[in-house]
Amino acid sequence: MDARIASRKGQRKAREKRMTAGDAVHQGPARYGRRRTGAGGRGGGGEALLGIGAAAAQAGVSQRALRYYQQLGLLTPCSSTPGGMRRYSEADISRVARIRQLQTLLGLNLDEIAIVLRHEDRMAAIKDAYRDEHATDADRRGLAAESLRLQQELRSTVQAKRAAIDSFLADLDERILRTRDILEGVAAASPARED
Amino acid sequence: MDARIASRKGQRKAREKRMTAGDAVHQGPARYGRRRTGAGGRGGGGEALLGIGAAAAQAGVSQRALRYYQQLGLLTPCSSTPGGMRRYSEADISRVARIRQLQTLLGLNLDEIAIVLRHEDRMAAIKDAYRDEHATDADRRGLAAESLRLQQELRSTVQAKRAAIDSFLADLDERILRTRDILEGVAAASPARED
DNA sequence: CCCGAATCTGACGTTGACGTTAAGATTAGG
DNA sequence: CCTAATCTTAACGTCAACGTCAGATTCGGG
Repeated sequence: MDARIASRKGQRKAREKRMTAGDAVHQGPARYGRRRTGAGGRGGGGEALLGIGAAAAQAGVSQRALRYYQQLGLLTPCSSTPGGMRRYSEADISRVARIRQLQTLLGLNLDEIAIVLRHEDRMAAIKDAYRDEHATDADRRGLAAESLRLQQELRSTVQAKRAAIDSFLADLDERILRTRDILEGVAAASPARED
Repeated sequence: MDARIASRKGQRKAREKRMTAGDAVHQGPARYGRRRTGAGGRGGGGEALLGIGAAAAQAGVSQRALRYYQQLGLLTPCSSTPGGMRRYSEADISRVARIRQLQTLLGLNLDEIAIVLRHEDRMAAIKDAYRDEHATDADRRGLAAESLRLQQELRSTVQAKRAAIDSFLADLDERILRTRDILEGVAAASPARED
């Protein structure tokens, strides 16, 4: 039972029941005034918002993680009840997915992820307020150009990682071939069943 | 000055002078009886061994890290002086490189890396003691087969990661294209210099 | 043989990313 | 309106992977 090299990382302790969505109790969607949907707000149109429990379950993370992301400014729930309870949209959930992606795939820490997300948000804002805003075209050009630069920078680091993984994979394949050779050599010397 | 998204991770605090090899003082190679070179021992033939300072500098990690790796059983220096000071071979240094690779590329933790390295060592031992050892061919076959299985398992996780990175990259490219479109749109509306 | 540089072994400190209570507030269904 | 379920903030705990002393020991050149 050594089949546990990778593909965990999310099961340190975590008692939190972790139900994958709608398991027993209701806790389901609710509707609330998702204020300030204009400009930079995630949260589509009239979709059902989730409480932190359901959102965490959907996203596959803990409630604590969601609150922590909020503390660091990575993810502000698109709305909240008058009493101060967080309400997450589907867009919020996918944002969590992106955070996890940047974490596990690229190995960025949350501060770095915050930077990346901020720039992505900026681009979205530019796109949204493309003519609404009363900014000059020069402003727009500057912002877009800067975001382009940053995205390309990210792209180059990702590509470097990809190249590294490729060479790693090639190395591994070579090792596997050698192992297979050895195995065949032994098998030839003292043959056993083959499939 | 936002050009710091990735490509650091090794500069938290770290006062340790971090000289890249031969900077001021001597501390260079030394010769000592590298005991037990047979069977599983890294440490080529009559190469010069390094003290922990030089080794750490070469490998680009701290001395503490090297000692820590040893504690966890990831890397035992191929030799040591009668007084108990560690001596590292070039093979040891590349082992450190592999450790870092598994860390940063695949995001494995040191325990998982220990498992991987142990299996790689096992394979090397099998190769070395291919006829020297007085094991039966069945033994050899079993070991090689097991290692093959494990290597293929690792390979599949690596490939999954590669696929994930590829799709990430594709997504990023799409974003970049859209950004470029916006930029061109604005440039058309209010043209500035182009290069 | 001596001395300064390098290294040794503890042992405690740090940092990021949460986990885990605790005690009180909010919500939604009946 | 009541109550169980869900959520809130605040605070402390944890774990990996080292960083950072401190005091003793070892090495190697003169």
